[in-house]
Amino acid sequence: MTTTGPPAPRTARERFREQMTTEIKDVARRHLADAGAAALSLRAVARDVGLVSSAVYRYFPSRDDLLTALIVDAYDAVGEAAERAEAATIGAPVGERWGALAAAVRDWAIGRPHEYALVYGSPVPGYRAPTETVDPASRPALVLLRLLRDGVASGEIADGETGRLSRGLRHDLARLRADVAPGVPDAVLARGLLVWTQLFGQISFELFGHLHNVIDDTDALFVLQVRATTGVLVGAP
Amino acid sequence: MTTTGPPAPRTARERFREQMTTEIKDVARRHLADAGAAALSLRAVARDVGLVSSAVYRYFPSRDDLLTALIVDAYDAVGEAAERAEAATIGAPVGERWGALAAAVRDWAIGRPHEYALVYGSPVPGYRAPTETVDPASRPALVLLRLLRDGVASGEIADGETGRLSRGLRHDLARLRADVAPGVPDAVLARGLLVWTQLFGQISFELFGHLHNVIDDTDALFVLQVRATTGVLVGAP
DNA sequence: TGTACATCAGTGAACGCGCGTTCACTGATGTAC
DNA sequence: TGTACATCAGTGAACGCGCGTTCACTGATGTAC
Repeated sequence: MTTTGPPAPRTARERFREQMTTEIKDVARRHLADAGAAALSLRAVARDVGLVSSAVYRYFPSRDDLLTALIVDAYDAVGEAAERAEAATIGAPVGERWGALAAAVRDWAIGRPHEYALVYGSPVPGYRAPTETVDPASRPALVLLRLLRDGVASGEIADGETGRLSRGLRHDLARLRADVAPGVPDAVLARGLLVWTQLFGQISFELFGHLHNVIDDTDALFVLQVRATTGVLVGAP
Repeated sequence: MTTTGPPAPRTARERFREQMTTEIKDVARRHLADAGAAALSLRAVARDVGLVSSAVYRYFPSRDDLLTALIVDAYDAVGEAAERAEAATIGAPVGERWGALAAAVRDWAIGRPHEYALVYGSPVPGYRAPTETVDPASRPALVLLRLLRDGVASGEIADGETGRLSRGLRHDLARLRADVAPGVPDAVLARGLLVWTQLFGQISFELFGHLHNVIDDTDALFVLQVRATTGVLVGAP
């Protein structure tokens, strides 16, 4: 897919429009915290921006389009954080790189809990994600897959046993490999999925309150768990 | 805490009231699917039950109380499923018991995805969970902790290294052990938390659409991952 | 550089709708004597 | 067994509110000649 964005805005009108779009999204993001995605209200956003409600329709054709923009932005933000963490650790041992990636995702989630909930929490009822959310949604996982590829290539990540796999799962993993993870064997893909879902499970538990009155020092728990998943990832004996 | 429920209902009125309460909750549960918790509407529920909206207030003093009842029921349902799975595997190897527990949780989640989202997805905005949700919420995890205790006692679950822990985390784990997991060492508690968060991360990814177009045979993936987390849990070398 | 026209952001009123909650009431069921 | 009273489920109207979206409009900005 070759998406060449529009050229840099030139006229005052175009610059103004971009600014206004950003401001509307910023206010809407703030509203996510109080009201949640399901109750995100165009009218309330308009009020806070200082516009009459119908004016927002100059920027977003409907409430769902505004929601889509927020979702795309959220995936792009966590994706960029993940990519930066990966880029910053090029050449480091793969375990360290995984730790940096996991920490980047968690830091983003803690910093923007409502955007995390928007994309990794319960789906917004009545909202059908349009196809334009698909590519941004895959950005963070692509970083993990790149790590797997590098680790396998360098020999830092060991192959392993998977036991007998179903036809369907073998096909799923083969497709994943062909599309985005050339050379990464089934066992490594499976372990990658394991640590990836563990990461998001851990973050969700922390942010959604399931560790309340159980674990107070969630930072320390996270460090401990990343140490463990690093072992799983590289296939430590 | 000794909560002795009311004695079995006797009068026709009492039986009728119980039936009506159940029906309201059942309809509300169905509405979760279409509208989501945030948009759950007392009026809509009343309409579907065949009541005028104000009549619902005879059963639930407010919308949030109805929501609380649904949340408590959901935790109780998944807790009961977990307890049943554990009870059905008494005497079996701890790895098998963990597999049964994990499968019970996932089966419940797949069967009632909207109730899963209600309690394990994004928190309902504007809703403050009252204390009466705390006990039901801990039921499923207590089953896991019982498994850890049994596994440690029987020697099936090996101790392990945690590396240096922070004061805070050591305290958290000690409290957990004192309250609900006597005799379970830090390393085992940590591994328990790891597989537990992995389980919910995996279920959330599956139910919330993050495996769409990636893994079709999610059953097979789940089996594979449970095999892996069993190894983590028992501390297989 | 000046002018005519097109584009566009924003306004304010209106549409039809649904929401949670309160209240005075009616009529049926349960209880005490 | 019969009667007087208390309890309770359900009614229907009303409260004040906010929502998404449409539409004809005004006035400012941009474009073509």
